Formats: sequence, C-alpha cells, structure tokens
Amino acid sequence: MIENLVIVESPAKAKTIERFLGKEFVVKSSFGHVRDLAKKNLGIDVNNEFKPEYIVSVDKKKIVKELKDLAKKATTVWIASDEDREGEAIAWHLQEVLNLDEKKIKRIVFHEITKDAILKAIENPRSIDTNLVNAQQARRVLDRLVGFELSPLLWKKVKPSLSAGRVQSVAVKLIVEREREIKAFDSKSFYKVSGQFFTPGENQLLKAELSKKFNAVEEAEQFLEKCRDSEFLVNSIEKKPGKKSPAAPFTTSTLQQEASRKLGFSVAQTMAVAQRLYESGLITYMRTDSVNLSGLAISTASEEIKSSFGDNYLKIRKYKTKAKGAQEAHEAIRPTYISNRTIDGKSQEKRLYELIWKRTIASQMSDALLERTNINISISKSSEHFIASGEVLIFDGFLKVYIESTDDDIEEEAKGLLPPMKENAPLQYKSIEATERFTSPSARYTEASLVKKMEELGIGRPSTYAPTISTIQNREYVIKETREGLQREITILTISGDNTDSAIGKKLKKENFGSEKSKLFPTDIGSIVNDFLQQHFVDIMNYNFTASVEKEFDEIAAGKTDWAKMIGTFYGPFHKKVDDTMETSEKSKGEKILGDDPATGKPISVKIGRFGPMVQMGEADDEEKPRFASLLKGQSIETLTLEQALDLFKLPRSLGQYEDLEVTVAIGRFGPYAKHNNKFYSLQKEDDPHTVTLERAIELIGIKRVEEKNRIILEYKDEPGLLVLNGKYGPYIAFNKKNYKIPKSKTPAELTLEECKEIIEKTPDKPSRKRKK
DNA sequence: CAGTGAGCGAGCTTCCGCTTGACTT
Repeated sequence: MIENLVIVESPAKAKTIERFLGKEFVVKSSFGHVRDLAKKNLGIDVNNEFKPEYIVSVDKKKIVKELKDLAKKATTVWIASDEDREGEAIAWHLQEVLNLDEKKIKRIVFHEITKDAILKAIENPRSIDTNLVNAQQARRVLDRLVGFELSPLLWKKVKPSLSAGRVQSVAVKLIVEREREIKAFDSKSFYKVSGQFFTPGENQLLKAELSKKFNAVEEAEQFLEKCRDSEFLVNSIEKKPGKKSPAAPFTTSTLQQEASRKLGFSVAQTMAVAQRLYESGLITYMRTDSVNLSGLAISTASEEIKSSFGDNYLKIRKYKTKAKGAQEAHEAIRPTYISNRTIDGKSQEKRLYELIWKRTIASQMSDALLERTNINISISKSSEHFIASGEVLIFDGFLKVYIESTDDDIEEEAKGLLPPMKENAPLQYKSIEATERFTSPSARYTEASLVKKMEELGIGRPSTYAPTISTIQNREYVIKETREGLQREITILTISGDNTDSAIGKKLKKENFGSEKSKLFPTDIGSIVNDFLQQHFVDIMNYNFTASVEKEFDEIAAGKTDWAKMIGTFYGPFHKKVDDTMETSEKSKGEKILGDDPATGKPISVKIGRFGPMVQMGEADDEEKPRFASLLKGQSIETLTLEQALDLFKLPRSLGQYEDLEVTVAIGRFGPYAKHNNKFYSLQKEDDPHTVTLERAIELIGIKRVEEKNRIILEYKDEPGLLVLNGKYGPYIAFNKKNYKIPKSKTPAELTLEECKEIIEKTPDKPSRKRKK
C-alpha cells in the first residue's frame, strides 16, 4: 500500500519533485499524452457527434500498466499535469484509463517546482475542468479531420505520401510566398552620399551622411558639383540621452532564434542540446511560451548581479508575453541554479548554457544609458544637410553581459565618439562620395526566423516548432540551402578636398549580392501543393485560420459553446469541398507552357513527372514521341526559361567515334558523364557537357581504364568473371555481381582460384535489408 | 551507380501536441 501517487508529465520533473516530498509520496511521469485518436481511418465518428475513438498509444502501454498498478495500491492519486489545455486533457485521459473511484483522484497544478508551491497545490485540489478538456478535444479532432482528409486528396491529385495540415501547410505557404515576393522584386538603384570633414588646423575627421538619397547618377553628380565650391558650417549640435533595455528571458522560440544567430545551431539541434541540459537538471523546461521567472529565480539572479557587478546594475523586471495564444504553463527557460555561470559538458552544451545564463541575468539588469549626438552640417550652395551622429555609452548596464542579435544583416556602422566641434565653426571636406546602392527585398526565412513568424501568427506550439520545420523539409516541400549570389557593378563618384579643381572622380566596383546561407527555399512540389490548397481551401490556408479557431476553442473552454457543434459547423462545408475537389479537379502537375522550339515548332512545356520536374517537347498524341529531359539541380518549374529548356534538350550529344563506337555525353542522376561501349565515364568539374570535346572524352576514358587496371589484383584465365580487386575498404573478391570479404588469414595477392571459390561458397547469403520505421 | 516519362491495381502513405527512449549499422 502506498499513501500517495503523484503523476506529472515529465520524468525529469518527477525526479525533482520526489526529492521534495516525503516517503508517503510516489512520483511518476506519464511521458506526455497516454492516449490518442486511433490511427486507422479517421478515429472519429463523424455521424455521431464526432465521437473520438481513443486508444492507448503503443509506446505508452507499458507506462499505463505501471501507473494502473500503482494507482490501485494508492489511497490518493494526484494528477499534476500542466495547467493548460493539453495538460488538462492528459489529466482526463489518465482518469479514464486508470478507471478509479473519482473520489480517489485529485487534480492539482503548480507553476514553480519548489516544496512550498507543491505543498500549497496539494492543499488546494480541484476536479478536472471538463470544458477545458472539450476545448482540447475540439483542437485534436479538427487537426485530425483537416490532416486526414486533405492528405489523401493530395495523394490522388498531386503525388502519393504527401501531407497537409493546419500548421505545416501554412508554414510552407510563408516560404512559397516569400520566394515569389523576392522573385518579383524590382530592385532600384539609388545614390547615398557621405563625406569626411575637418576643422581647419585640426586633424580629427568627422564622418557625416546626407539625409537625401538621389535616384539618378546625374542628380548625384550635380550635387557633388555644388559641394565642390560650397562652404560648410557646423549648423547645430544636438545632444540627447538615450537608453537600451534588455530582452525578456528565453522562451522556446527566442532561444531557437538566438542559438541560430549566435551559435549557428539548427532549430532541432538547439532543442536536442536543451533537452540534455534539462535532463541533467541544469536548466528549467525548454518547451515554454512564458517569459516569466519564478520568485526564487529573481532573488538568486539579484544576488548574482549584486555580487558580480554591484547594486547599481540590478533592476528587477517583470516581462509580459506578446505571443498570440500563449498558455504559459511553465517558466521561462533559465538556469536551475543561477549562481552557476558555467557548467561541465560538451562544447555545445556549455555554449547554450552560457547563452541562457547571460540572457537570464541580463533580463534583471539596469538599462544601458547613452548619449546620442547629432551634428548638422550646412552646405552653402544646397539646402541639404550632412548629419554626423555619434553615440557614447554612459553606463553599460545589461550590455555588460548580453547583446541580443537581430536578423537584419545590414551592417550598421559602429557609432562612436565624435570629435569635439563648436556651433557655427567652418568645416572643410577631405572627400565626399556618392555610392550606388540597391533596394533589396525581404530576406528569405531561416529555420529560426520561420519559427518567429509562426509564433507571431499563433501557429504551432513550443513542442512542435522543431518537428514542423523537419516535416516540411522531409516532405520535400522546402529545402534548406546555401546558394551563391551574383555580382553587380556599382558606381562611386568622388570629389576630393585636396584637389578641388579636378573633375569628379568616377570608379566602378564589383560587389556580391543575393547570396544565401542556410535559408529555406520552396521546392517545385512545395509550390504545387501550396497552389492546389490555396485554390481549393482558402479558409484553411488563411494566416488567421488558427487564430480564429483558437477563439472558438476559448469559447468552448469558457463553457459557452458545445465542442461537437463547433466542429460540425466547420466540417459540413469542409467535407463537401473535399468531396467536390476529389471528383472535379484535375491532377495538378504545375504544368507551364514555355513556347515553341525554334527548330521544329513543337511546343515546349515544363511540369512534374514521375521522377521529378521535367521539360517536354511535343505532345503525347503527336505522331512522333515527345522528348523529355529532367531539370538540373537548382532549376525550378517556376523560373525555368525557354532558353534553359532548349539547353536541356541539347543532351545527350554525340561527340563522334572512338574505337569504332560512338561516344555520347549526357547528364545523369550523378551528374554529367560520357558514355562509350555501354560504360560510363564521369565528367570532371571543369568539363561542361555542352562543350566538351571528343579528345577530352577519350582522355577520360584512358584515365579510367588505367584506374580499373590498377584495381585488379588478380584475374584467372579459367574464370574470367572472377576478380580479386582493390576497393575503398581494401581487397575483395568480385564474382557474379556480388562482393566477398577476404579472411585476414589470406594474402590477397597470393589467392588461388580454388581458394577464392572456397571463400565464395563459405560466405552466407546476406539477408536483404528491410527498411523499418 | 548511370534516364527513366504507358497502364493496371494492391496496399501503403497522412494531422497536431504532449513526452522520451529504443530498434540497428
């Protein structure tokens, strides 16, 4: 007999709590949800008030049995799952599965894992909030209906094994739309003017920028012309105080963003490292949307700040969450023991821990105080002004430990101290430059900036950000890639104060632009699926869909709406639309007509084929069979031009004859190759299949033949198909398209044919490897 | 290792949100 059984969601949490409570308490974990909708079919009876069919998940059978046994023996069972919608549902499912007298079960909640908080919770038990449970059931059922009705539609109309859902489809949409926005962006050039000035007799330089930007090179030229015989004057000096405040403590989303920017971690990597830190008891729970710190955390942080930096660095702050739909069942992510500035562990763990430590400490520190100075410089022959701005740090405050990064990669020049100046003092210029710049489109998403956007829209939860990002990449809707940029030429106009008589200097400079590092790009399939869903299911694809159903879930939680009724209102029209689309819509291949082949006049189109994106020349019902060619890596249906398509049809290409047989070049699955006598010879990086010569192909054939010859250690006259070869992993025997390992006891170069045959016979048939989930 | 693009059909795929190990190479 045990006195009390306490059930929480996470085993790490169970371990800590067990330490706080006495011997009369056994603390166990449910490992999250214990039941879910049946996986076969829908798992929902749509004709009977959407009655869900719940089953104990396979991986939870063991734990459920254990909890059942313990619960039977206990006098009281305390269900202490999180205080949010999912937590309440977990509590209800547990109650159902444990199948106990209701009087034996008590529902408790606590927000801090301290002895006091837990004992207080135990003094104030309540019963399970059925309305909140119903809100969760509505959420679960809606997601299942959307996912399990839209996905099969895609299998039929686009490609098997695809998926769609309330969250993932909108995440893909963000990326598809951003890509189109970037492709459609019309970059405009403009001129930015900056100058270097000095007070006669002094040698300190004052850098200043013109607030006006010029759109045409002529305007910039005219302005510099005016500057050349202008007088410059310090028009005004303005000083004003400024301050910077620290960012809130980490949530899952902000941790993922900062770990990506500062440490270069992927979203999944951040979560895996954080999980290890959590399990070692070093940080609090890492899946949270709360920016709140416990009283204990704030007081230990205060101590740490006072002793390390001094009283004037301390400023206790309460942060409020801005995220839509935040449920705040946990604390913010922080070190468990704030006095530990560093930890032992792997390099990744140390770095992430230090980031969390700094962010937590900084959040309770004073503002940084600055003095900002603007010097306004007038130009006698123009009404424009140059402005020099500087910034001096008066008090560093939280900046002593932590500076938050931003996504904007616009290099902001470090503003520093300005040289001393007097109002109305005359200035001379050392040089004035007009530099050509270009307007740029919104940046492509990184994994972390996509999470940030999803959080803003209220789509997804802390526990699903990382898995969702993985799903859309696994389905190949989206690909994370580094792409090289392009080069462009910019014009720089200069006048020099040392030589006021000479003409305006003009030089051209090359600059790189548009390169992307680890950014998310939509694939052809991603775009096609997005357009298909957008065309037929606008409501679900709307960025506000989640926010609006969340409002209805809140109504259910408040007991104002019946959950099955709410689902019914949604499902009626939705299901009809699914049926209609299944019946009437054509298969979606993303087909685009590019134009006609100038040589034959046949139409050329691009679309998704059985093996991926391809171009087609001619129609299927023509007398002559149409020609096909796959798109190359990096090309996409959306952006392929007729010219590029024609290039694709130039292969395979015949180079001529060698040893009485034809040599051809083409591009295969593994890149460009030359083919001769049914043997393949890979082209090298420097070879272009469109221009490579017969001579070069023959050279490659020669090289490979020598290599092949060197591979052969032994061959036998009596058995031409049996060879002893030198491979990547050492010598081996090749026979009948199978490879055999040579025992260590034998010297490969001395093997006789008989010995080889013996080895082959003794080698057992390898069972063909089967793919398991 | 190496261009494939027909059609039929069985049997499979799929959602979101809680939580961590456990299959093998």
